Amino acid sequence: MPELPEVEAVRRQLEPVMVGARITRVELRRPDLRAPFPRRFAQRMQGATTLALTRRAKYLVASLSSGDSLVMHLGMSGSFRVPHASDAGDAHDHVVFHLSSGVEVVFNDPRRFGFMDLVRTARVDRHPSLIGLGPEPLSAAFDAAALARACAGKRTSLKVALLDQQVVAGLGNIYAVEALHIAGLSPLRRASTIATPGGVPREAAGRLAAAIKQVLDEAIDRQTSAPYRSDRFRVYDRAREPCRRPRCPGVIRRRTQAGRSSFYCPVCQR
DNA sequence: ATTGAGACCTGTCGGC
DNA sequence: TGCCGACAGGTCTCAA
Repeated sequence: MPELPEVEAVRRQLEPVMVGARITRVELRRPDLRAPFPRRFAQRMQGATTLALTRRAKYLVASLSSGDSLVMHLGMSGSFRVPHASDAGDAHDHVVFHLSSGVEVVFNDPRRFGFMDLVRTARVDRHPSLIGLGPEPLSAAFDAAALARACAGKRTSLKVALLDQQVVAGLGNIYAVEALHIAGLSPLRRASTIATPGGVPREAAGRLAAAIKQVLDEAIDRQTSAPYRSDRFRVYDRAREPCRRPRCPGVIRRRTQAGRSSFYCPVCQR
């Protein structure tokens, strides 16, 4: 489920519930997710108040009054919910945060590709999962120049480059493919072609950077207004269907790149 | 240094 | 109905 827009939606949903509330108890239903929980994970959070809930790329970070920060990732199938009294629970509810407000926050993750770690807040920026991340795509730091610099000299495809979290942090398979369609760029094209050999942006870099911002902005907006729409994607999962660009006669193709499915229009994406 | 392939897990869907 | 393979929105590790 989660790329940057979905993680941001989770953050907005949890923020009013968690921030300001004290964690009375943390219940671990199993010893690990993708990795084992750190030593004394639950005990270290007990009694602490959540001061802030922020997002970096696809990671959520809860900073606690104890001086620790909880770093979380949803993997492929992770989700949070605030159960009501009638909630029956689920076999994949792995972590339950009991809050002083009486509310519970439950982390559910069938595939267990998610993870949680607890580190000193002063060192959270140096967390191994966060340290290598590239620019936030919606920040001013991410523009044509930054994208071109990151792609210059790259021999991989544009699509694979966009999935590289060092190039831009937070894009996943769906929005990478969507942004390329908006920009009219083929996912198969060599990443280095959007920059000069010196790393100066060509025109395509500007289009792509703008398309990335657009597709993420739209998706974040949609999370709050109309999360479920059958036509929410331009190309993703639309193989053999007509291209949605006005007057484009193309038909969407599917191809595997680096083990992930790409979808693109061979007519209007070059 | 980059890059691709495989691994990690469970669930769902389409075809037979 | 059941079984089987293919696939799923992510990231890490390992070997070329």
